[in-house]
Amino acid sequence: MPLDKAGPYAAEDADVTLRLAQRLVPPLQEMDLLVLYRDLEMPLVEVLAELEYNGILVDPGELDRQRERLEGEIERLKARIDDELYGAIGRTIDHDSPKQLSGALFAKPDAAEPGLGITPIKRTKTGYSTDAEVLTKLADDASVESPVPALVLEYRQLAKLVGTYLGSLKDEINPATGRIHASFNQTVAATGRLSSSDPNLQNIPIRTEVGREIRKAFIAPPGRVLVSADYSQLELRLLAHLSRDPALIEAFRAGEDIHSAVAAQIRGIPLSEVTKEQRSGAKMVNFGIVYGITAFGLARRLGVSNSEADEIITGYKKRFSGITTFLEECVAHAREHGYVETMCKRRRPIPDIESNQPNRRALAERTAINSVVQGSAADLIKIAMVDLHRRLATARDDAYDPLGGVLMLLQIHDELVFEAPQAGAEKARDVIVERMEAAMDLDVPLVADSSISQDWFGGK
DNA sequence: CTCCTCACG
DNA sequence: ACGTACGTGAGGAGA
Repeated sequence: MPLDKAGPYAAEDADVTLRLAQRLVPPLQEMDLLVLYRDLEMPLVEVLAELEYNGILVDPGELDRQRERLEGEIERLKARIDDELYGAIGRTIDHDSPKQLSGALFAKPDAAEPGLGITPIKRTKTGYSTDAEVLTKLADDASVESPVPALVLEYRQLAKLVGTYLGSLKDEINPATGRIHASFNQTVAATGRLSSSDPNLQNIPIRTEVGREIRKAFIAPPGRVLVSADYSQLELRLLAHLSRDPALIEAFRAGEDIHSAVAAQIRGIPLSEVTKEQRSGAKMVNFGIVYGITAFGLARRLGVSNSEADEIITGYKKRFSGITTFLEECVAHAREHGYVETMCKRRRPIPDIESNQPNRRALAERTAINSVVQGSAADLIKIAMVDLHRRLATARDDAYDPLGGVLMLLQIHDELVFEAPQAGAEKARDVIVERMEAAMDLDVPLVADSSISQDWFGGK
């Protein structure tokens, strides 16, 4: 039986895509209508309609069990926060109100609404910030006696998991299919990335242990498995290709760990002598380069001074002079044309590149850099998606085709998740990886890592 | 509705 | 002199 949204909406989306594409309204552009690849033509919107139609199977019992466990923890944390605050300032607060927390932490003890009198660390538009960075600093600061910052950090983490995921996802399960059929939007992100909504399946937790557990609720039906494949260092490989920087290209060709290789280069030491800390610093630099690095931003993340961060950046730019030239070219292109372009000619207007306000112009310059790299990565995985979708359609009912019975379920920017018959999963995985790695012919190898598992947790 | 916060790549 | 690493979506408070 057809799903409410997948049937009629698919045709409507295609029509909207066509009309918008003809007017070339950013962020939707010509390449979104037809992704041209070798002899193949396919509107990406058909692939997305397929993803939305397929959906991913979710175990509501698993969500419930995890929710109940965390709700117990949450109640205990709330009670401890209440106790601590009542003892220290004689009042309690709404645990979900940043404004009230700000008062409780930063107001003077003798104020009408008394607070702990802690010295604020950073401001928001409307007051003092209580975000995770601030609370972590307060929790680590020996001169702050109160356990409240640490408790709120823990409370916020669990409340986020219950509120946004464990409590809400169950309501998104379609009763007819037992699956969540999220939307994958083609016309939202300015860089050309997809986005996901209702619910967003591109931000399911993975970075913390307790959060990652949630992925155990995303499962394959009996006799089937989830196959996940993700590009290794996609944006940095594209940076190497686009910039033609010899050192970065050579590091990728040699199959080196790229963060360690960059650490060795900036410090002029052998790869074997790179420490964990040096690698992690280089990783921050690599991220920073793709985002449009600033000394301030790097300093904040590395916990070093502005001038030390500046020296690191200078060293990087000297060792990787091809990258430096490329970054300058991105900015120059934006100045000359008012927009930048990805590998597949997707344009993003950069109007603020001419701004007289230094901070706006600086943001425009970082945007120019990031849009080329992030947008080209989006181009690349879209090509892989169209290619794979065609193969899946051809193979659909062919039991002898490795992709027979395989469904594409999710795209998470550099990762694709499929559902496949358990029996042929390894062969299906091999074809998927092979096609993803062949999406574009770059000056560096394109590598996709993969996993096969009963649920989305078991993977990476 | 805006703001803040926080989940992901 | 100025505020800062890019791109998203969602939930709760507060207005």
